[in-house]
Amino acid sequence: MTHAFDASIVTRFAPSPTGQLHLGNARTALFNFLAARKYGGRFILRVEDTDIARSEERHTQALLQDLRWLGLSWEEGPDVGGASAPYKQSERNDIYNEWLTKLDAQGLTYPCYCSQAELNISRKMQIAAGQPPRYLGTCRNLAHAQRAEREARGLQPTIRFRVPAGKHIQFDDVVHGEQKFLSDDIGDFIVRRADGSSAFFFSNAIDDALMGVTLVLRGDDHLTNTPRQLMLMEAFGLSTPRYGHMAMMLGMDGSPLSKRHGSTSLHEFRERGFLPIALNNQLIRLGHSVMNDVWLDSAACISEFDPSRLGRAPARFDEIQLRHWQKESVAKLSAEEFLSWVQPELPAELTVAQCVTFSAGVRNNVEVPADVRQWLPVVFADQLEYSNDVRTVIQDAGKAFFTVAIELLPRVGLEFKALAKELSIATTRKGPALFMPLRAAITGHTHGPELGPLLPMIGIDKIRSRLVAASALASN
RNA sequence: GCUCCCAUCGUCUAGAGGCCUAGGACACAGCCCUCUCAAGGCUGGUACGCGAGUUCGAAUCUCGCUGGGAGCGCCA
Repeated sequence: MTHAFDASIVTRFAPSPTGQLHLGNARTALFNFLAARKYGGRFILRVEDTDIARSEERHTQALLQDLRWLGLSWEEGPDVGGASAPYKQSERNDIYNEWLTKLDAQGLTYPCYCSQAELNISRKMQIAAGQPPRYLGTCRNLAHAQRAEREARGLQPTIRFRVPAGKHIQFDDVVHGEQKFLSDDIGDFIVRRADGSSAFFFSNAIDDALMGVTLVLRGDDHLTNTPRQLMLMEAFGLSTPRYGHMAMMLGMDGSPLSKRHGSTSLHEFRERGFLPIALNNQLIRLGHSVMNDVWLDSAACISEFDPSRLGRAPARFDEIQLRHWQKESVAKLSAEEFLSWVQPELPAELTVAQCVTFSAGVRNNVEVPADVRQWLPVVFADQLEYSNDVRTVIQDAGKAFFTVAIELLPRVGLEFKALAKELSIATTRKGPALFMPLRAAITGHTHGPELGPLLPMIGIDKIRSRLVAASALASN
């Protein structure tokens, strides 16, 4: 099998707006986007909102926003239009009906009057008998009179596709290679629901064909569905896309990623403060391998992506690994980018200069924007609250240590190296024994950003009063 | 039940018969560096699910088994 793609490549992502975008679907979207970009082709966004009951416009909007946030863009879609508009399936019913008529003209469809209750019973009986639960073809060969009788009873029929007998369906899957299925294993399936709306197999397949999609990367839960869609497209004489079925994304326990694993939607990670490029770096390594282990910028994600490097085995999503890419991504931010990233967490009353020095001082101790909150009191609070660790450190250091520091402060000033040196001489302390009590007294933490840049920000008055407070504590 | 898919360190993966006493990254442990945390450097441990076969030689090919997963919906 060869996967020679070029600038004629057209990929798509076709979510249904029934909720927040699942991380697994975000990966599917990303890969289709990357494939299109890599070869200089087009990427289409199509909203599959045929399930009127569960689809909501607000979900569609949120979906588009989250996708753009992730860094994706599309040449065609509901918000940007395109040659194959409309891109919401709820607005394409005329098109589906038109093609359904063509199918009907070939004698490949028939109305089915079976009720859902009847179908459920049939399914259960087949399973009980050890048979694959397939539609038995009850309505396949109804005579005109029989149909008329059912219509007269007011039954609203679904339309089923007449699956040909004894047909072999083959296709070359981009990730799994040659696939072969037998049509006899497939029951006649519904292409139009009783309410007149188009069913997934039908609308999804003909939209891909009509929109000129050449490569479909999707979850391998669709692998055994693909023959149905191929039969439809072949019945129309439409050209079919290549398919690549990717293994699903799992939680750490190996079961499908769900709520009990923690955050599962792209939006949740966005809200928690993860950077889009961090998600890109994590997702591109799940079910797809990149040749080097270094952090990739968005251009590198495109060049590193390769459909032939898609894996076949399911991958577990590990948030710990995402956090690694988050740290890398934060480190890559420029000072300006970092500041505007954390700005929403900073108090409005801070001056621009304060924001600049503060964000620069704490950035190595920030993984998500909300992390700046814990360092705010360190610089700006009038009084510090001590944890038990801090208390212990201060008490162990003893009152004399702080007395000396208080005496040195006015003379030496806020130059940290000089202060540390003088303090070291005066107390004969060095290393952690010198710095830890100082840090504890001045910041109220046993760990945190470097003290050097912190001192000028805190200011000499606050530092003095904090040293006095520590001294008082140590003398107790 | 039937059809299909999958199987390498804890996790993500490299590996397309000899380059593999299986490589990297994350995580973990230890050491170094260091005012702490982080970063960085070094070191360490742990993996080819099992069994047959093909072959001079198998993580890689074949078959079986086991274990996971998906589909068989008027959900997509």
